[in-house]
Amino acid sequence: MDDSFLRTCLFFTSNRLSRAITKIAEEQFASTGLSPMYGYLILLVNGTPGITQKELAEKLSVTPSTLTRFIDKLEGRHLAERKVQGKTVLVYPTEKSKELEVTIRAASRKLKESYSAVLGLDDASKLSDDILASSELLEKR
Amino acid sequence: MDDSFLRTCLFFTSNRLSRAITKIAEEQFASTGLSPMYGYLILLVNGTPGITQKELAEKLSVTPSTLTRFIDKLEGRHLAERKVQGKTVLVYPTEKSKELEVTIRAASRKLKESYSAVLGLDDASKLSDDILASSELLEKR
DNA sequence: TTAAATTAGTTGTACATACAAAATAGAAAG
DNA sequence: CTTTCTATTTTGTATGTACAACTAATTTAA
Repeated sequence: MDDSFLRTCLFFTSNRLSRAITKIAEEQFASTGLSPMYGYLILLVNGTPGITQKELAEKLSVTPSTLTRFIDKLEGRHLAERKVQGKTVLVYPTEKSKELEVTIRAASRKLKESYSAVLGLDDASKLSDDILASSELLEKR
Repeated sequence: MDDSFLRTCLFFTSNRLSRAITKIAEEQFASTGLSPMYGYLILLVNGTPGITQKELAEKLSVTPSTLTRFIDKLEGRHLAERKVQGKTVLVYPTEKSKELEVTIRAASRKLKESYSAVLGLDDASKLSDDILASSELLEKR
């Protein structure tokens, strides 16, 4: 039978890659006690104290509602603080999130090493570039 | 601040692409009344009547438990039938799923046209190839 | 020929994420 | 000013997906 779509359809291949890399990322981030997405979110907040949720959602390419949920979780674990300012919400690091930063950066490094070891440094970085460019085009569309 | 990981980390970029392409795919599959994954699953079952759940899970690169859920849904909508045979389950098409096939194939074609129009035919197909190759490597690892 | 190991599938539970609708605040227009 | 419009966030709800633990069937080995 013709199941070539499994290999040629971008919907398929990119979801597959996404599941594969997420699995690796979760392994490498286990030491942080966070899933990778939350780890990166903390880096963003730590690096830009007072950033708005809207900006965070844009940077991470997730919807505002998803971002609300993310911050809810971080706040619940004292890894971020909200300060309401009119209709926007400013997000700040906490002591705890600042302490975690080193561990997160280490995990992030391990993650990159881990997939680069499999794909090759150059190929991995080229792939990521290509994917980024395509994402941007498809989001704009 | 240094937020370059948003652009250089494969975990990030590939999840982003995955969300973007999934959104497009959902639009194009709206006419089928199914989400894209279920559409492709039906094509697979229709094309291989009696395929086992294990084989389906492997082809789609999802876990067996996920596949159980998928088939539950299809069966609930009379778009697939299970036949238990010892410890394995064989999955068969139904009248309804066979009728839907034309619509699904059309959606699948529209999807490919749609992202190829944005990325360019050659680039899109090359990207998908590269992504596939990397997925395979990362899954094996 | 029974006991142990392996394999296929299911179930409970959890998490990331989205969309649509509601709440709230601020800005613009009358 | 007050009404209307717009922007930001939140909430309710739904979906896709995974893992771990379980059940049931088959195979292997004693």
